[in-house]
Amino acid sequence: MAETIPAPAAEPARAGRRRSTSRAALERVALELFDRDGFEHTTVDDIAAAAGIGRRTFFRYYASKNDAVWGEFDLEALRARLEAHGPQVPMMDAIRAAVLDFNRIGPEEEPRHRRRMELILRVPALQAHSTLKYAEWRSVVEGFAARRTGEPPGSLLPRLIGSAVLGACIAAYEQWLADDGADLQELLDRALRELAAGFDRPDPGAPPPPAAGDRPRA
Amino acid sequence: MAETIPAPAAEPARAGRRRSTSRAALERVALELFDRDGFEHTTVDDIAAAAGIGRRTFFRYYASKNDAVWGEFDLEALRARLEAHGPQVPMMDAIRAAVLDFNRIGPEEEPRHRRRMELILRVPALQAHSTLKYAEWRSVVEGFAARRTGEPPGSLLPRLIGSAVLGACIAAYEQWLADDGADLQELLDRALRELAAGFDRPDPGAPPPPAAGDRPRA
DNA sequence: TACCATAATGGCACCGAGTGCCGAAAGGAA
DNA sequence: TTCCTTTCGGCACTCGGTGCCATTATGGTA
Repeated sequence: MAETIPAPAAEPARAGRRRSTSRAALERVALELFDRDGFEHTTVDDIAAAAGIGRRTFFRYYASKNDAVWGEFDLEALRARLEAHGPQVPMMDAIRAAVLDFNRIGPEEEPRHRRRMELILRVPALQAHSTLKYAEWRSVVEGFAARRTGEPPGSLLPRLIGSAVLGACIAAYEQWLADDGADLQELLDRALRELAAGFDRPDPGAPPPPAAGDRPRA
Repeated sequence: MAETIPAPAAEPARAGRRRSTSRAALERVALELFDRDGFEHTTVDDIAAAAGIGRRTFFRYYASKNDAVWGEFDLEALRARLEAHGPQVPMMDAIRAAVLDFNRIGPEEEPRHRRRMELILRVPALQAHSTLKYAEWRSVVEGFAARRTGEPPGSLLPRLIGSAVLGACIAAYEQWLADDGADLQELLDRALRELAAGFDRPDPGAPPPPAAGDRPRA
């Protein structure tokens, strides 16, 4: 999740009419309107008008109204971060480090990111759409897990790890949104550690397990 | 997931025009058309026409075209099954048993269930919509986990468990669909056991962990 | 049997997202 | 200028979904 594409990558100067706006600019306009009037009550016409473009043009920048909420993800970066650690680093540690890094956002970006994630996690239409947006994200994690576990990609364990890691991130984000002062990095870290350790822990006030480890506290 | 509502619960005989169809009948008609023509290429008009009702009436039975694919879930049953085991049964064992039980389907139901899940997991619009449909399902698991862990509902760990368990089920279902002969119960069982045990297992060919347990094999 | 309250039906008009088509605008290069 | 390329944006259309309301079917009651 997170990790917006850095730069427009300076174009060399092509022929033809110049683009009259940019995805980033449209996203800003859209988020402002969503914030002010709510996602459902903002029509694509509203956004286009506010951005000074035609409605038809909006759909050349974003495939749907939903998509305008998402920044662009640089999945290559996630993949690179996963592979950054050698095979001596345990799989879940590598995943945790990569995910934390991927979700690191500067303090000045935080308010916008918060609003964006509030929309994504609370507006039903966006909540639903997120499944599609995160499919690739999940498959990156899945691919890494496949390599590390030695299982073929597409088999149960890697898929499970991909799904579960995504679930953990969503749970962490939900917690983050619920508490204004919360630290996203810490929440992600906790969630992913819990996931790595497994949920087979004794209930409060139950007999101790056969092998005592150093499980993180809940 | 799964577990359709059993009976229409014999009505006492009220005044007024009788319903001209039923949710179940509409679902059958819709699934047939989706199967034949594909989900996107089937319009609500098509379904209504095939069912011999007006388009407007269709939306009185299902809130959306998407919803026609889902059977109705009896979440009360899931909740009951979770609580069926006493507190001496470990949390993840109780969850596993309840989920397996909830997803038990008779052999005659299997083909229909398979087609249904194929649609849900493969058609993008339905895949997206599923997030909303399973929100309540997840919150049932989350509530149980909250009680068992002693954490307040809505806090990180129970949420994480809800998300992760759902993720595990989805991974199992995907495997099930990918292989015609696969046994759903066994896949769910494996996925949930892996999840319970955690993913902090040694990579193939790495040094043994400090405490050797009886982790399930991958 | 006539009437009435009730509940479901379905047509109609409308909104908004998304798409195919195509001519017009804008800019670089010959 | 002329030509080529690219983007723009209007128009018309499809489809999902909703509010409104007259119509129809049904059971109960006078």
